[in-house]
Amino acid sequence: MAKEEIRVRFAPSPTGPFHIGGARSALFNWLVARKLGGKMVLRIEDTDLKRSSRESEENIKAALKWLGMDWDEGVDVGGPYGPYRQTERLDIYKKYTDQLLAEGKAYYCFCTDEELEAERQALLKEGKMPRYMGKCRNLTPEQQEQLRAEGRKPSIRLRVPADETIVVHDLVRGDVEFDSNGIGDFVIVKSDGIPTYNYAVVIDDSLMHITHVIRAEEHLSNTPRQLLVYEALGFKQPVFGHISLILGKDHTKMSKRHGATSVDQYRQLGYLPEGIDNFLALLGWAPNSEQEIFTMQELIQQFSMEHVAKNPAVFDLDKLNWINGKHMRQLSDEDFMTVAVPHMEKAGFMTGKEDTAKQAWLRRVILTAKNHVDFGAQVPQVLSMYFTDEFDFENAEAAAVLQEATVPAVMKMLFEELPKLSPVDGPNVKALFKKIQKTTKLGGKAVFMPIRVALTGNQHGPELAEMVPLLGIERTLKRIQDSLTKAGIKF
RNA sequence: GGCGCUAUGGUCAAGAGGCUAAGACGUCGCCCUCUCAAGGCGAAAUCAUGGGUUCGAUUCCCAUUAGCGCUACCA
Repeated sequence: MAKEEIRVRFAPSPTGPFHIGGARSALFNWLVARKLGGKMVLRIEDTDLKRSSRESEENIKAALKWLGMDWDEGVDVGGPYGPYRQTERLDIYKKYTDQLLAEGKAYYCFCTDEELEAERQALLKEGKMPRYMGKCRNLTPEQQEQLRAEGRKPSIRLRVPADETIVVHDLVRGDVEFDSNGIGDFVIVKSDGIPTYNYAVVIDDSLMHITHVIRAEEHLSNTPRQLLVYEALGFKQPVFGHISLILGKDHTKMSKRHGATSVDQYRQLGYLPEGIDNFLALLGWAPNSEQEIFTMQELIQQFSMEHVAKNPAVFDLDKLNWINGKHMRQLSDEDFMTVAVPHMEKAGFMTGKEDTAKQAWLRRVILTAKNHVDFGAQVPQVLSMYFTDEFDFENAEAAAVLQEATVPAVMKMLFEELPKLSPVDGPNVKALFKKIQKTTKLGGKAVFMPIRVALTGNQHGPELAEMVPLLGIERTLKRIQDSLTKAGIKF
């Protein structure tokens, strides 16, 4: 056989909105698969019956696709090692469980929650590590019968050997050692017959021939447990790679308190999938070059697990915005429109049912936002002045601009000359302003600023030579006149 | 509490015994400019602490501290 095919997997639990951290795990796996010509498997770990939902699974798949990731095997697409949803693999797990039971490597445990909790508290009180002490380890068949007769539903625990050093060979952390004495006999099948994560994950990864398990660091401490299962079942271990966690600004785990944490929230805010991918890739990985902005293709070419950092990374929204803004500016006009329009509609600035002339005008307006936004939801914000003819001065400073003694002369000339302009385009408007400067012998600021404030109520905004043609002479003059009246300026 | 992981500017990070310790975001300044952006240029800012090892430690080892994770019939 030729060299072993690389097989990676992403195995999310469908228990809520798809988290940005999960997206990064998926991305790292996907990049490895695509770079090395391997296979990507998508498996759904839905053994938590209470919290799992089909809706959440759909959400995850939609988010992955939106981010530009696909999978070669898994839910929806199938594959030779399916099914790919854990709750549909129960008979498979049962086979191995029976085997472990028969071999005495696992045993039934009849302890109740209360008993377990009491044991935990007692150990804690003694200052010892709370773990299962093996009460049901050596129950006789008769005792088991009796317990069953009492109506107790047993769980199944793995017999964990004492005094063993378990070594996890990790791609990013090297060898990590654990003492088996720190691990109690843990539950592999819950009393309802559903396997636990640490058990099912081993059987699935093994049966699906996963060669590289790349996942978040929170699973590192669970890996020795899983290794014990590999050993008990006689399965070959995959290569592990535990990537660090993404933290919030206050260095605690990302949560709602840190703002948007789900992929979907970023999608709704109008972030670009390539922006998110780019940002996520740079969280914990650094290229050989000094390149910061990447397309997905470039990420595939340059990505390598060898350059994955060990330390946790803080999610920096400023940097995400910068990266996303870079990608926004690289968009074609067409693509920029596609991103912007939904946000314009949401803001009520357009309906999508405008006539052709209005559509053309909207397009011109929207495209001016390109250099001014980092993500879609900002588009209507920076464009709002095109859609509201009624406004107040933003502050006293802005209002004061119109009280300058030079303002009447500027306005007089503007009202005389602007209507004569033809065509009303950027260069002509610019030329007119130059002319006003010359005639009034005023500096640029003394000419532009009063016009800007009168036109928008604001001291900042797009270039006047850009705004005036877009607003048209009539609206421009009307808005200025209204402001001047409000400010009590006559000329 | 036990075990584990981690520790370079505010943030992402390169660096792998000897370097003026890269680069990016952010911040600040300058240029461009009517303003705000975009773009260009520049500046400030980092090796957690204490012990070793070594001629020499940001780099290797140990401890401390801090952060995080695991310690569930969650994943």
